[in-house]
Amino acid sequence: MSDTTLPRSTSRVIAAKATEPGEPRSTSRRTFDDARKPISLRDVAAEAKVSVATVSMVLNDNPRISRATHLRISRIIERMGYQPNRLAQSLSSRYTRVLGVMLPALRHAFADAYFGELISGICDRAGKMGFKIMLEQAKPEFVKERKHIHIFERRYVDGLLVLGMNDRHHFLEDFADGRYPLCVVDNKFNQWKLDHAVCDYAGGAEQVMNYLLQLGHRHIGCIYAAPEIQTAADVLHVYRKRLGDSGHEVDDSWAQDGRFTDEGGAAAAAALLKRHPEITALFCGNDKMAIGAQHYLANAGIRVPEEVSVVGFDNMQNAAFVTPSLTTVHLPLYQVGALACERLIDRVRGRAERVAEVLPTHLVVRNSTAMARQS
Amino acid sequence: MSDTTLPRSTSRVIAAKATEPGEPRSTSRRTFDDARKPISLRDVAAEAKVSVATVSMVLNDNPRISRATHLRISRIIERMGYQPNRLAQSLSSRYTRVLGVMLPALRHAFADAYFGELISGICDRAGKMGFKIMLEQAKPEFVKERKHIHIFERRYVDGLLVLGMNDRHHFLEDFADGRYPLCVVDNKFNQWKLDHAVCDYAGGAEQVMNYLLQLGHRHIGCIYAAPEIQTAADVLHVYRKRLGDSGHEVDDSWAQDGRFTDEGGAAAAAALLKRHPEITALFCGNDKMAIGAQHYLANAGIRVPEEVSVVGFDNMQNAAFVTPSLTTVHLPLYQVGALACERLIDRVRGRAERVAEVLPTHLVVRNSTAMARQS
DNA sequence: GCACGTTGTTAAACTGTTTAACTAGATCGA
DNA sequence: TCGATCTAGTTAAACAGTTTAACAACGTGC
Repeated sequence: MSDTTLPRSTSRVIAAKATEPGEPRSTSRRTFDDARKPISLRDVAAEAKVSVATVSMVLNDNPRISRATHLRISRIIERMGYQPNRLAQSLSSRYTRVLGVMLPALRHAFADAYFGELISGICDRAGKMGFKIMLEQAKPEFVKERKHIHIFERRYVDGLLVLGMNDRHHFLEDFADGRYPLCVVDNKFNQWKLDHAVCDYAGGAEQVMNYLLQLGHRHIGCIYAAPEIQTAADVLHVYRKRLGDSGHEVDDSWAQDGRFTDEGGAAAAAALLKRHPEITALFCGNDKMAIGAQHYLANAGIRVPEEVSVVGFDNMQNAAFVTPSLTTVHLPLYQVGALACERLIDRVRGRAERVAEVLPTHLVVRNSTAMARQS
Repeated sequence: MSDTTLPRSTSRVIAAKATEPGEPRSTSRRTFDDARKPISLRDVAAEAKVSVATVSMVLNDNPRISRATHLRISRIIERMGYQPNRLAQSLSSRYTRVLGVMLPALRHAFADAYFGELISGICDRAGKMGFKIMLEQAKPEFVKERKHIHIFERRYVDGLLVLGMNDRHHFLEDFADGRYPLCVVDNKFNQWKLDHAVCDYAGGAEQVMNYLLQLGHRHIGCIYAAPEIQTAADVLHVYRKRLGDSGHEVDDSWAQDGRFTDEGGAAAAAALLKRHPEITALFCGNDKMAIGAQHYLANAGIRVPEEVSVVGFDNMQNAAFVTPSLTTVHLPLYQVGALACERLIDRVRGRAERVAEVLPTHLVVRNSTAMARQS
């Protein structure tokens, strides 16, 4: 056309070429040979001979569009196999429909059945609600560079789920103002106002202590770990309280740190039994430590459960398969992950009130526990 | 300059108002009270009194910008705490800098140490190379609705890593044309041309068979699983071949499916020993099945390794901690994950050649193996 | 016959960045 | 001194959608 002769000026005219019937942008872009690049809204609009706004409104079920048009355009969208570009969608709308999942910076954090269960629940629920999951690890430099804020500012995520965090993860404080949606998964923090969904660790510990006391145990050792984690502290607290209530002298020498590992559990069991040979039951803060304790007892020739009962906490897959199979507390980790995810999405969508969900736990009695020995 | 006299057809002029010194868009947006919304490139440009293009070029280290300007603008960016919006970046550029990780649709797939190790390697390497990880599960409906293509078309990801896939995952065929970058992690497919990074399963199996034959074992049972997975088939094939080479009659009754589980391993061990009481060694396709077999043997009163040697495959964390500790093949899963990730990123960045990486494995000798008994 | 409301659609502005094309000014060789 | 080449920027057009003010067409009510 005649624009070679234009004396264009131009500071005022930014002027995209208008979409004219003769050579609309879309057709000029979409020639026979470039079947490669994906179809855009414009292509659909051109095909349907309506404006892009109309197609957009059809996609978003805007009531301003008549049923007839909606149906007609929907069919064209279907036929052309159009998929909206979510970068463009997210750029102009307020949502990315992506949630971050932050794990602690432990080497091989993913190779852990505990986190695995939580993530399973999160992923399934997120998928059902139309959200994607992006993984993050809370490495020291990540937090130091304030990347936990950047993932929001840079529009990577709409919300964040944090797993396996403890009181020393001070970056959580940055979320206390509620500016960026966050939900703590299977833990809680009293010092910061944060949403959380958590298993009822204290309730589980109550059940364990009830059960052991009913079986006649009075000399109960505790293998705990990580008391800086609120839920772990809850378990230890219930152990101490119930033991005190039953008339037993509460004394720190009956509890030993097992660092949440097999080896730590074995070492802690060894230390406790050396200190207090009269122990008839060991209450362990997780199944790994319980299995470690069982190994130590087996090696030391102490029979489980005849001489010493062992109770775990977690109900991990292999808890049922060790010998003797482990009495433990079942934690609904999958459900907690799913619920936390759902509550976070509510928050992203605008819920203002803080939530604190607690899911019930229950004791699973297997073969590692019996009546207290009479000696 | 003299543009009022333009003879231009008006239908061509859509004309946004140009950014004039008097009322630039940016200042009109950024008033005193809305300190809330994040700073944009425009705000930085306005502050520095340059065009947005200049700021963009500074961010991308474009050599067209002088050192002086680069420094000056960098400082302003720093001071204002500007973070580029990556939705806009990705929309405009060709990359999202996000990789998808696809897991099989097993319930609780994440709660598996095998996938965990791979994902650890992937995440660490991706993070170092400036990529984020998005999780996907290969559910039947996901594949049926062609979502594996949609995540590319909708610009969720630049590339895809697939874990734990087998020959029945036909959607992989859609990636054989190389249109969308994909890398198979710790597996390989002969029927489709796909990049992969894999542990040397056959090499590991060779080492196991060498070792067992050297110890004098001739009656070796095999607990395998999932022969539809190429790597698992490789192990079984090496077992058969080496046994045949050693003069032993190769016969399917010496191999039994253990479904990759504890229980399956125990059941398979029981079946094999019932069928062939002369067995002196069991070669298991993974550690879980090996540990299951050990449990069966312990319960049946058969001593390990004095009467029967047991070999695993995987070197999972607890392999060292069971009693007796398990002789197994170490798989560099973390490294395979990391390498696959790196090769995928190469591909995203334009590498055209197909790659097939194989990482060496090695035998870890522990206490579950000994000389063949003489009976 | 005209103001008014409803309905359906469109044009234009907007999201925040990258990049190709352009330009003013300095340098330089012929 | 002129034109070519460099340098260091600017401009405007993408990228692919959403949102909203405006508007046309149509049916009512008075």
